[in-house]
Amino acid sequence: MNTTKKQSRMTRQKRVIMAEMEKACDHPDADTVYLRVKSKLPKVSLATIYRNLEDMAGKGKLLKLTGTTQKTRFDGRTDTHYHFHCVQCGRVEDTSVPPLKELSEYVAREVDREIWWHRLDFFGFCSSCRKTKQSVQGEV
Amino acid sequence: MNTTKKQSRMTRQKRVIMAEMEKACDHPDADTVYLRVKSKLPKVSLATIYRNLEDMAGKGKLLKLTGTTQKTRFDGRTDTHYHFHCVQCGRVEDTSVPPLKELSEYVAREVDREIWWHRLDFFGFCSSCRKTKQSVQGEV
DNA sequence: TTATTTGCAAACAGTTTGCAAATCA
DNA sequence: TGATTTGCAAACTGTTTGCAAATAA
Repeated sequence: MNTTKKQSRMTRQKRVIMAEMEKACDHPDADTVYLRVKSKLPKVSLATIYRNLEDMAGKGKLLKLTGTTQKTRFDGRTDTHYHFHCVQCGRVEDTSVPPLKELSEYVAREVDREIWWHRLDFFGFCSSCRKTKQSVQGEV
Repeated sequence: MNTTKKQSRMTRQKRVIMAEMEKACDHPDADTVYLRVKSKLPKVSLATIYRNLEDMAGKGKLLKLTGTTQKTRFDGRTDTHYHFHCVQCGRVEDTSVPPLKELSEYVAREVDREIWWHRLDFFGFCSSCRKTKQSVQGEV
């Protein structure tokens, strides 16, 4: 639970990071952002990049394309199916959503790609956790 | 490029790991599998679990629910949209697939969940890499 | 017999954190 | 001035790897 009201102060680093993210169209990772910011502020540190990106994501200013799970999980079922992840208890459940074959074909045709596989993951509260909700940090 | 023809040898460890994965319905992570196998073979090591799960995934005997990207990436665009990941060059592109709102509602109703967000990722060769394909390891 | 697989520990990669110095308001 | 933010280095977590000993075929 985070009830601390922390106010934000504008810094040179923050300004450059925000500017870089606004013009970036390539979904850069933290290290790439670091390199770009470093070219303008040579003394910036990677930790500052991480701290600021995390912060911006928390404020909804950008999306964090994290792995869907912290740790890799393994699934004995190998046919195409999709998962639901409970953000509170961490449970992963199979859904009954049917394979989105046409969608895959559409994305393939879009700009002449070749799609090998796709994945669809839902996040939220499982039916048992709905009753006992706690805090959640906004993340995608 | 992996042209080595490595043959597989059945071991006690492998047998137990396979059995555990067959009966598991909870998408366990490597550490969880380790604990389960360890209860039958106390001397087993985590590295063996990783090696075998990796191997099984490579043979299509199970699905690896990896994060969608190795590193976290950040996206300045915050409206609901989906991504395509090129397995060769690593590029991440936005797709024009419209938001799957109804699908999310369907999954919510399925067993009375509360869906907060979802993500859909496509993997394959981008249009420029189609022409210069190299090897890819099977992974999901 | 001998190539494969294991257990162990050390290496790795990405990310986070503690802390004193710098800096924004 | 005084709280926030930084840079640095060290810590952490999940995963991989090198190597000698164990083992399946």
